[in-house]
Amino acid sequence: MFAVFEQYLQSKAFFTPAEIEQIQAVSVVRALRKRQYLLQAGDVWQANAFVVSGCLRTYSVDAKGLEHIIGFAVENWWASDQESLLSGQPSRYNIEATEDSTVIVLKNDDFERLRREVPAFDQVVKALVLRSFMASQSRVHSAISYSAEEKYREFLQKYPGLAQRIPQHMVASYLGLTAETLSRIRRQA
Amino acid sequence: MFAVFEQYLQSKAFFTPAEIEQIQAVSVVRALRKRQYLLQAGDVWQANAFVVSGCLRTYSVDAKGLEHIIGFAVENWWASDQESLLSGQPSRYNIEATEDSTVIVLKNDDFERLRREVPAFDQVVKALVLRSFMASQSRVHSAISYSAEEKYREFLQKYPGLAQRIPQHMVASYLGLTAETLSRIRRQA
DNA sequence: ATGGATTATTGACATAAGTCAATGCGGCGG
DNA sequence: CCGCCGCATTGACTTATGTCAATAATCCAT
Repeated sequence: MFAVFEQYLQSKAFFTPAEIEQIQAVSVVRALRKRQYLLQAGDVWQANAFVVSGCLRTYSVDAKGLEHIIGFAVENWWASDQESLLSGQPSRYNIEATEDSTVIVLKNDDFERLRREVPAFDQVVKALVLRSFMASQSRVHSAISYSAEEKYREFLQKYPGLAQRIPQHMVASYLGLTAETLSRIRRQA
Repeated sequence: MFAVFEQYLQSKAFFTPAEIEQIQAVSVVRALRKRQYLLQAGDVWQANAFVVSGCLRTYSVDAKGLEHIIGFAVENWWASDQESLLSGQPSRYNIEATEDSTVIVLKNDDFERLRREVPAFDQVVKALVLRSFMASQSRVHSAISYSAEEKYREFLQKYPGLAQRIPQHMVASYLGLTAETLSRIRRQA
């Protein structure tokens, strides 16, 4: 399990065996069954999770009980709630496995220490955060500029294969649509 | 002009006089008149801009000629296009002053060197990027979860005063609405 | 001051997307 | 193996938002 994480890290920067060991020492491998929570709204989140296998979704539930998915994380992605992490406030999001998954959890204290003590780790995280920000901005752009159909097309193109392993209604929720609307879009397209 | 930037930096981390000098050495102060571009779509963007005074907007123009504002930047904010910066591709966005403004431009080469050589600078940027990412995620959440009216209310609350110094139709564009819709929302609310 | 641009508002109408309800399919768990 | 639950689809209808066009109000710049 950890080997996958190590390989991910080595593909991004050079780590010495000692550094890898230091990272492994604070890595907690966790198995999640489909529908199991990694984080529940209301809890304070103080960690970062690397997805070894499977898929997670991060979503909120609004006053009407509707779910809104703000992100998916498949193999080699990260899942986290920066909002709760930075603010120390209880999270408004849930993070849940959409299929049986394995993640590596790094508590924030350990994570920050690694950033300080392992330059290559800091470098990887720096790049990660920047790319995440860029991706998020791009999603804002789509959300405010595109029609439902355009958003769906972009999703398919941007995350090939993801639509195949996730229920349609979750894709709809990710795009800010209802399941019915997405179904109708797919019919004609 | 630079003093504002220095004050911003000092408020975020401790900088020695020598470090400040090093930063100042690569800082280019630039005045922008209302409607003047800092970046035009099609150009490659290789810098980061700190807003000393005034206000900038970053927006795209779609096939129908409609503008979509992905961000504003007022005093003590940053304006940039990470997408173009990271990819090296021509930008799809314009960055334009909405009022007479003064910015400090740091070319990306210099910016990255500062991150490497001035730890406090790196620290400030790290925090900035993380907060920007968080803010962007939060905006995604609003965009896919809220009604037009809820988005507008949140905007007013999140950026008090901003709606007063920017034309309504730009607020609408930022929220992904038409000017008419926003006007009608304001009437009843 | 005057005149053109920019901005905001309003009305009538069009359209995209949501809501509600029903149906059917298919897989998972007892 | 059966039954239920989750998932997708469809239809009829509602609602939110967009579109187009006209009118003011305001702001600059000549």
